[in-house]
Amino acid sequence: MLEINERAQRLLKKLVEAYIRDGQPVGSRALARDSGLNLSSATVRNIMIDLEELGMVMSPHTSAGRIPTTKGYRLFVDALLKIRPLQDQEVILLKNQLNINGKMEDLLESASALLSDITRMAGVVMVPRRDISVLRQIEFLPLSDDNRVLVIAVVNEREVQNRIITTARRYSPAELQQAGNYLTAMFAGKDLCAIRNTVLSEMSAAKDEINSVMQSAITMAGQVFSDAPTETSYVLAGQTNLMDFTELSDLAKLRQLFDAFNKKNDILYLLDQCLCAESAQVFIGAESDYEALEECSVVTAPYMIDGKLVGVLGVIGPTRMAYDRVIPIVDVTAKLLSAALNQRP
Amino acid sequence: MLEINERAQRLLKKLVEAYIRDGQPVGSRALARDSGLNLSSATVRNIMIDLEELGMVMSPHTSAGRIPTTKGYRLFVDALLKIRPLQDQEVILLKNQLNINGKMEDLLESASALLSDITRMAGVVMVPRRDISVLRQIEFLPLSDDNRVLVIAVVNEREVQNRIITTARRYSPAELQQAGNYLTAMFAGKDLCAIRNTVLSEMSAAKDEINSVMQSAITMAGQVFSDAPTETSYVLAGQTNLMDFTELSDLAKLRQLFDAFNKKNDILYLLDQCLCAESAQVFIGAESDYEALEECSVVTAPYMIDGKLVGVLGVIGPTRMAYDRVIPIVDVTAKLLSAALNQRP
DNA sequence: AGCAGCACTCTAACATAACGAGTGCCAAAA
DNA sequence: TTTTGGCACTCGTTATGTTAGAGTGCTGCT
Repeated sequence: MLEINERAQRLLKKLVEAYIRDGQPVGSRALARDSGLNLSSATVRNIMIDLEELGMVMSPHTSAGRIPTTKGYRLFVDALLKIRPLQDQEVILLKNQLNINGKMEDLLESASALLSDITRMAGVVMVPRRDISVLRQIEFLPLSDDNRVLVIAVVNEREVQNRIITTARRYSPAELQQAGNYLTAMFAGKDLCAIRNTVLSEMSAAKDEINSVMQSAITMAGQVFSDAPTETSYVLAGQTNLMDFTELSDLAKLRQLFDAFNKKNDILYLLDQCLCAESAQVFIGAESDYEALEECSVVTAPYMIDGKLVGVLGVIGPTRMAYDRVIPIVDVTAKLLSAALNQRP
Repeated sequence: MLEINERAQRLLKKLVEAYIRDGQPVGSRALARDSGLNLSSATVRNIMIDLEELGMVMSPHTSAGRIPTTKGYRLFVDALLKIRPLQDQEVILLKNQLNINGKMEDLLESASALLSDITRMAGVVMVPRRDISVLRQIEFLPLSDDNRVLVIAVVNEREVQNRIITTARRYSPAELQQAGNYLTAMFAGKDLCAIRNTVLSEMSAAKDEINSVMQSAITMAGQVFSDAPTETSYVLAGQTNLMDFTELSDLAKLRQLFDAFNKKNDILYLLDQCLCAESAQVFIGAESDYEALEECSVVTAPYMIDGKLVGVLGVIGPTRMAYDRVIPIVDVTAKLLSAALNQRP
């Protein structure tokens, strides 16, 4: 008897849809009426008991209707949900709202804002992973005062990273330029992680084989790439949208959630996990194992640069969200962002 | 009769202190007991009526005690409050928590976190005003591909700004270096605002008087400084701390406040106003005329670079805050930040 | 298996009452 | 004139009861 047959699935689907729509426990009568199956409420009740034993639904108290559990949502999303792809028209609308021009950071922010605006939930866009960044060019620039040198690294065509290092002695502009050329020739096209390893081994080995300027160059590169922070982060938008949902109206819960947004590492870890999947993914409620996300679902999709998955974007909202709408939106936004990142200015 | 004599002031002081301590309307009996003046509750009641007519206090409903109004807080802060300066020991504690090393942005974040941690409210640090920034050095760097040039401007010894511009034709590295030297010689030591104006007039006038590279340099500088965003912004920390205060437990109000934090411009405008004052300043409740800040007070103090006021930091919390503690904390933190910013690394 | 019917449970909404803190005001005391 | 004790009154809080309605679980009939 305890199987989820066609009929039970259909009822579960209707139940989840109704709950997502109205936000209130769904009773057997309403369900029987709307199911399309010609069943009486009593029969529906019997099926509900089965579904409850299977852990798909629960009732908040004796004389209330049923609401889906995490497991119920999971089945719904994986098997029952029919996502309707966006209309071309809607895609164009999204496209227009994405700020293509300008720096990468602006682009990410724009994508995040787009997600949050259109879903009325929180949008999140992970900054592309650094260890997949490719060095294009590196330059050393003398600063007017003492032994400080400004190092500029151009990465991925778009990004510029700079930092100031202090050197052992003062270098002439010519020396610095030579060092820059040397390193650029040596490392251009490689990813920063590989460079770091090469530089470190290079430094310990064969100290005296190369001439002094090159040696200095290596040493300086060591300073640049060694403790380089793994600055993976994300851009968040519309977190205040979450304050409008009644299921998050508990201030303590809400604070926990916002603190998680600020601390970043938990959310980041979650996003990082989504980086391997090729398409949209959904985390429902407590599945993510973070207390702060207990009442929330996260819908993510990865985006690409040069054909490689380098980041993830998504939407965070209450478990009770319109998955059929949100999933395609996230999916399309990821594709749009990929397109924007790959087109050279 | 309607004057605020010594005695009335003392009572108001006690009332505000009690309300800040307990967060509940203060009744005449308690006030009479704690005032130190040997008065009956009836007398206190009469005085309260006077204070109410003067707009210093109000009662939330008929049979409740009195709470201070904005005007009452104002008098309290301006005339009645005795701020006790921090102990040397406490100052050292603060100093140790400030992250002196690292980039300026880290320093500002550290100061903001410090403020929010120690006051358990929201800390805010304005990024130094750009128009007071002084150019040290400017360099042009060729990028490997087409006609794009990377411009690096070193500002205020610490900061590095960079942007990529697209040029009309391709320049050789030598040309670019020459252009950089020319502009550095011309503008080093001037503030960015002045530079912008000079460049713009220079561009329109005397197009043909100078040689072509210099002319190009001017044109490029025009690109760099023209639409340069007035990127005044701030670093916020601990906004979730505000969720613990019962007076902000109304979700709609809280959302308004958080939205204001995100939009930034209102808060920024407020902070900007504080830039002229030399020492700590307090905005109480609706004084700032922003609906979102209705229930909040803002305590600010300016900080300096090279003896000039360039930014403001502060604390945002509920109107009912321990001003005697917060004001000196903000004051000292501003001084510590000034010191950290001025000491050359 | 499916269904009607019924007793039961629980919540939400509303009414009612008791309590207590605190006020406003007045007349008496200082 | 100022201060004070006293007293009636107001209002929010809390506890308690009542009712209506929605929904369930179960039983026995088809």
